[in-house]
Amino acid sequence: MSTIEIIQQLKKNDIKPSLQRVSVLKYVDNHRNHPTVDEIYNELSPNMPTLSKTTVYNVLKLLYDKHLIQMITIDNKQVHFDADIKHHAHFICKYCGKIIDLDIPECINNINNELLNKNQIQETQVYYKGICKDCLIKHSAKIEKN
Amino acid sequence: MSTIEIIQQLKKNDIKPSLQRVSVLKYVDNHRNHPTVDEIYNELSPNMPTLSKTTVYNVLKLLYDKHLIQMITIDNKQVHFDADIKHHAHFICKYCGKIIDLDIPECINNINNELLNKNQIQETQVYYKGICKDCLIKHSAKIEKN
DNA sequence: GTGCTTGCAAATCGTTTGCAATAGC
DNA sequence: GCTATTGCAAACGATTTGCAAGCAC
Repeated sequence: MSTIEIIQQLKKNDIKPSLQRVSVLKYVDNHRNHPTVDEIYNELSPNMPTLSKTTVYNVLKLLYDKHLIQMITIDNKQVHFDADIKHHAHFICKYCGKIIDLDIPECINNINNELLNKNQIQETQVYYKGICKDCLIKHSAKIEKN
Repeated sequence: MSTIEIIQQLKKNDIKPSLQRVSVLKYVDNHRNHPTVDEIYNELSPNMPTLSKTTVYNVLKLLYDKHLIQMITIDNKQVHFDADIKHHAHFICKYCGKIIDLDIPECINNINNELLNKNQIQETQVYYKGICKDCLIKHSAKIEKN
């Protein structure tokens, strides 16, 4: 999305389009590789010397609360973000940490479960963990051992 | 499971049944409320004064690596564990943090996705986030605002 | 006695918090 | 000027690491 569209997107969701907010959302929107706070901060920082990591945290939380981005907690080291908010699953490689998108099975929202009862679902995350094809080749010896 | 069965379970998976390992697995097996490292440590500690939290971490990692327990990362504050290793989904309440089990839709493993390619899935986690029925009542005013 | 296991203390590091400085209407 | 936003520095807290002591065969 262009800067103009990012600003419109923010306004539509009652978020004042400050320079920092526009920059963060634009970065996440243009980089669909599930960036982390650090990656976003490190990329934006050179062009915005006064930007603080706290602000990146604040903006991301705001965008998440307003449902403009997804928060991906597949990696227990750090949180990843995704501007693609349509339902889809994520696969993480246990070796290299790379996260890739997968289509989500349609049925995932068919929860006719008496346990769900009156509990209200707001968000669904599907995570697959395993070994990506590159690491399967590279680490085949080590993996055999397990 | 009884202590005897826990020991058999460990042996079957080539894990020496030390007192610490038996205690941790037994605790997780008998408490299906998705305990955290801290909960496990705090519960076992009184009866095992020399037990260290490091050991609890070590044992849980070992049990996870040997597929005796699930590691649940639905909560980005701390990791939860589950001795129920059959596929099922988890729901977490954003207000009280309670985690409940849900049946997993059968289809979740039907991933005929060209993106999956040659990547190897070892583990599947389905997480639902929302508001549990108790909190829906308690916090209805606050929730309305959003 | 050799190798595996345990446990203490310290370090690490992602994230949060308190609060002062700043910007926008 | 008042409120929302930003940003620095410090705190926090879950997890990891280094290493020495203990245990088992």
